[in-house]
Parts: sequence; C-alpha cells; structure tokens
Amino acid sequence: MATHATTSPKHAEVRTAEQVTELKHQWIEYQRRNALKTTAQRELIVDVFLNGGTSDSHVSIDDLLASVRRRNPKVGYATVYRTVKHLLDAGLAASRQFGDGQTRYEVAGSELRHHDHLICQKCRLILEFEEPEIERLQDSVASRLGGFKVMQHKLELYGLCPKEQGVVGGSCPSEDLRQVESGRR
Amino acid sequence: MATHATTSPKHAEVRTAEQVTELKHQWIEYQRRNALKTTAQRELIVDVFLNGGTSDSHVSIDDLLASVRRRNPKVGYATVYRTVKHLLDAGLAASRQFGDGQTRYEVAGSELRHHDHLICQKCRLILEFEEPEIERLQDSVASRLGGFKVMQHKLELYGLCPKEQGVVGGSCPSEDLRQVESGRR
DNA sequence: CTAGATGCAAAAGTTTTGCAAAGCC
DNA sequence: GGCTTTGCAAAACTTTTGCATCTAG
Repeated sequence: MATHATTSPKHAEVRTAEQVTELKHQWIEYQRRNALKTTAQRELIVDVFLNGGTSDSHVSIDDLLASVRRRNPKVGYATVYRTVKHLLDAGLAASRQFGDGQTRYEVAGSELRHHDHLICQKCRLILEFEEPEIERLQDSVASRLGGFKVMQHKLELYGLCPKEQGVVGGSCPSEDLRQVESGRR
Repeated sequence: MATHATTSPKHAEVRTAEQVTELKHQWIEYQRRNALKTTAQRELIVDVFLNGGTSDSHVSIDDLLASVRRRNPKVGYATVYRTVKHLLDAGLAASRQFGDGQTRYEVAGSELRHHDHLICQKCRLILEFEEPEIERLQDSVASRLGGFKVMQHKLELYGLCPKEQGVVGGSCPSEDLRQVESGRR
C-alpha cells in the first residue's frame, strides 16, 4: 500500500545512456518494419528528441525544431511534424496537451516508467510523479465498463505550487524546473 | 472501499431540471458579480449549453454554434468563444482535449458530480465514469509534493471498446453514445 | 448617454498538404 | 531509376482581436 509518488530530483531529461540505447533500438526496428529510409534530418530529429537535447522534458514542435536547427539550420517544420508522427506511431513519443494551447511531446518507451503530471495553474510549472496505485484503479474501472480494454491513461492534477500560493517560505519542489516561462500565445 | 464506477445508463445530457435551474442561478450570480449585460445572444448560448441542446455531452465550439444557430442564425463565432470563456470562468463549463484536435466543453458545476473519461482509440467513443477513490489518490500525491495545492484533476483512460476489439458478441456499454462520428479534420 | 456586446473580417497560431527538387537504396 | 523524403509555400483549421455598430442599463 506504500504509494510513493516521486519527483525526480534531477533536472529535465533523466534518461540513462542504456535507456537511450534501447530507445534507439526500438526506433531502428520501427524503421525496418516500415521500410523508412535513413536520412540525416530524420536521424537528427530522433536523436535530439530521445536525448532530450532540450532542457525541457515536454517539448513543443517549436522547441524541438529550435534544438534541431542549432545543429542543422535547414530542417523545416514539416519534417519535424512528420517525424514526430512516426515517433508517436512507434510508441517512442507521447503527446500531451496541458491546456496552454500547444501540443507537447515527451519520450515514451516500454522500458521507461509511466508517470503523470501535476501542473501549476499560475506559473505553468509541470511536475512529474509516479503513482503505482493508479494502474490498479484503472483496471478496476475498466472491468466495470463491460469489456473495455484500457491501453493507457493520462492523469493530470491541476493546482497551485507553494510559490504561487503566497506561501512566503514555501519550498517549491523544483525551484528551477519551470517549464513554460510565460506562455507564448 | 466500494469503488463503484458508473456509466450513466441514459443518453447524452443527463441533468435534472433542478440541476439546470441551479446552474442558471450560478450563471446569474456570475453575471451580477461581473456586471455583464443581458443580451439575447449570450443568454441563448448559455441556455443551449446548459440544457445540452446538442445530443452530444462534449461539445466543440462548432457543435455549440450549430445548435445556437438553429435558434438564431445570426450569432457569430466570436460571441460563442467569448461566452464560453465566461462559462469557464464561472466554473459552469470545463474544457477537455481528447486528442482529436478539437477542444470540447462540458457542463460543470458545483452540484454536478465530477467524472472522468474513457475514450475508445478506434471509434472515438467517449464514456464517462465516476471513481471516488481517485480523489484520495490525488491528495496523497499532492501531500508528497511538498505543499502543492491540488484544485482539480483530469483522468483519461484510453483503450478499445468491445466492439473495436473484434469481440463478436461484445456488448458495447453504450451502443449509441458514439460521440465523434468520424472526426472532422 | 455610455460602457459593454456583437458581428464581421482580418490576424495569429498550429498543423497538414501539394509539389518540385533532392536523396536513399 | 524508382520511390521516399525534404523544404517551401500555401492551405486548412482553430482561436483571438480590432473596429465600427448596436444595445442594455
């Protein structure tokens, strides 16, 4: 019953080298299965995405493109969109919409642990947490709904981080993990 | 511990007359607090929305506008957007994005029970369910994250309804509640 | 009369698509 | 060489905004 939710103490992308290697294997397999050609642009995009070339763990297409262009300025929007679609299809990326008008993508993969999100409604800080209990709950609901087969879930908690509650000495769990600086819409 | 998830057996909008009355009270209060003027268009939009003039309980702006125009063809998009914003602000509407590219709105209100969603990834059927247990879980997570104050949550389960699993005699929990006919994008 | 509301059209933002040129196999 | 992929620009969508006009209070 020890439900232990955790925020990872380290910044942004926390993926071990082994995990990245495994993710790349999955990508290569996907490429093979779908007879995709290996192009410099696509490889770069996938690489940047999986390695979290951005300090941000929930990248928008813009974020991703910006990172990619730092290494190859000629890559176009369309290519990023098309590649991300492949990554989603391959199960290596998952999309999220936290209500700020932008679709964000994060790395997903069979060996990465599933997590959910907590979003500060004021400062737009995005925190991740794990809650094993929820899988149980998910199944219990599914079974009640007559044969529905649940494949995945998304749980988002919205609220206020200590800082935004006006707590003077409040210790924001991750002082500098702020994801969306000020919103861009 | 009796976690009882339920799908409402009735179709689409299931709100009693009393509930609608109460919702309208809330709207009137909001109007007063914010010194909004009473205009025919806005009243119509609010009315259509709260009464679920659409057979759909998760309406998009387009859905809503279409219903509204059936009663007054001159109402414009902007007015609907602006009115929905008020409804959100008043806490009478809640927005959801189920990943089909459209923002959907549903009626919310203090006296209506909170519910979550189960979405069939193939046929886009949207089912609602209640799961009391999740509130507990939400609090337990929040307390672990150092002073975060959780205001609300969104839980979405994605999977396959019996019909789409290829189950021959599968009884889809709500044979005709299909929300999104085929996607419109 | 006056501040707020409406409708239209234009603008802004995001995602998709058509197509010629370029690249992989 | 043939089929895929790319990049650009245009198109398609959704949502927001500016502004002249209208209207509730």
